[in-house]
Amino acid sequence: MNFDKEISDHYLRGHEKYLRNISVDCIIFGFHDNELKVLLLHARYAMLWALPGGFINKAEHMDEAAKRILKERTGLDEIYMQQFHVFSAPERFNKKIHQQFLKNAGVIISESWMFERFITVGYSALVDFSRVQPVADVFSNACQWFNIHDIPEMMLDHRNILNKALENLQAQLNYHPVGYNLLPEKFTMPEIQKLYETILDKKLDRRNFQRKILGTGILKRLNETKKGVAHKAPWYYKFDLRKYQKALKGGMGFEL
Amino acid sequence: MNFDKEISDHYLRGHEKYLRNISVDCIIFGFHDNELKVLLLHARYAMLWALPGGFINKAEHMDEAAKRILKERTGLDEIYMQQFHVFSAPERFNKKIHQQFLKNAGVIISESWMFERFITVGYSALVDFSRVQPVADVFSNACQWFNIHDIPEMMLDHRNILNKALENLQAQLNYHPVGYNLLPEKFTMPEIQKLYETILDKKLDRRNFQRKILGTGILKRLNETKKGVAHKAPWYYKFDLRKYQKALKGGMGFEL
DNA sequence: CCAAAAGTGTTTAAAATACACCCATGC
DNA sequence: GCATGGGTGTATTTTAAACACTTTTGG
Repeated sequence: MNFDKEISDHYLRGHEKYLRNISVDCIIFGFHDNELKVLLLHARYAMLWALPGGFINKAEHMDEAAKRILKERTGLDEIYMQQFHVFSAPERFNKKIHQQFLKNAGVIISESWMFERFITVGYSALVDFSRVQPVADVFSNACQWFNIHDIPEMMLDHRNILNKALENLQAQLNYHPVGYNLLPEKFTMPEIQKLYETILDKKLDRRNFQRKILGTGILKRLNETKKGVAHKAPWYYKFDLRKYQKALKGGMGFEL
Repeated sequence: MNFDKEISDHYLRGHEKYLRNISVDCIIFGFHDNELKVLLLHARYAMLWALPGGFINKAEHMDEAAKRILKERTGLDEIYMQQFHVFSAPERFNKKIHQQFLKNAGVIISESWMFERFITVGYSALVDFSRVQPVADVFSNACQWFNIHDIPEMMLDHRNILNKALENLQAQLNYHPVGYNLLPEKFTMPEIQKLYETILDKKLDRRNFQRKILGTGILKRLNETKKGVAHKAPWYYKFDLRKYQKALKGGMGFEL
């Protein structure tokens, strides 16, 4: 299907495929070089950045829609995602941007389900930066990572959604395990600590952190240390997947 | 507007007024006789109980829709409500029930936005049982309170939504103040403790509870004690509205 | 004056925090 | 051999939980 056809099809017949007035936006966090990053799309012509989002197929669970969107933008599968809030301000739509977009795409459409207001459900995910191949969608001309401290101007209320996702991530750090999919298969204690420090944006005590994270039981120490470091070699750890999954559902309760 | 007209109008033209594929369901908790109650509607003909729900006007914030629904069922205004989860299973609709309902109402409709699947956002509220005048909606023939431990069979996934609301309420008890709108203007320490015990469904130590609840600063002691009790008279307290509202937003963090 | 229930502590246990010392490695 | 950063253990503070004694009131 060529570009124009795909666009006009989406605007004219998307409502036959998707639920109306409701969308999903994903806040995809990544971790790299000890920095927390977010994956954003650059909306064509609008000249603004946007969260990767999409719509819900008529016979699809919303959680599946979020995972599908994640997969489309990153190629990643089997990632834990979580809805964190619904955004429903009546002014959260912008017909002008759509018309500008269509005009530039050379498509003339006067009526569309896409011009209506959308309520959006925010989903957040934590992924392994290095395994991601960012892919833009048809509405975008770029898809790239941004440092959490250096976010560009964003569409509509997307900045607000992002802030809420970050707050939510920080708050949940005490109750949900974090790191699987985000750290390499085997990692050292300082590495996982850096991850926590980056998300929380504060320093943690090395010794107390180790005691607590080991206390949750989600880590298994390997019989192997890191090589080639100019100091005492740290142990490698990996996640105990059984306990990790269990903690994801039931929570684990510790304070940092 | 007569009954038939109202029904057929809703089924045939509701989509001109409301957003499609999305609804709001309210879990309205009340407190009475030291029991936690929930307000339910009895769906005509379906012979099942349902959560009070509704739809979102095209130009209305979803939070406003939830408050409007609460007001319609209870007459109450100015109640703190909170979204807690979105329910989006593709099978959460039941065309047959609608057709049964319409048949019994003597209305013939073959196509309607109401026959489609709905994603619903759960909102919870805590209200003063004694100030509520339960009012059924056009789809229901009863509206009444049920003890949380004695819930009847419910439509679709409504029981699941209710359970999630209760879990959420219990979990939030440590971070959000509870009681305004729920207790009389002035109340005693044992009364507010009973409220917490009822929601959490467990006994709390009288002395530790008092220390913690006073520690949050949301209560002000009045210069007045309860009269006519055959033992030492407890003080009356009331909420410090300024601090209460502040704690609603920012959380307060104490453990019970 | 006694039972019932509230007010006001204190004692004890647990958990979070801060901190100190030793160990291994590369330069 | 020393600077760097990791491993382990302990003292201190803070917070939560358990518990005891006194006070007030109606009958």
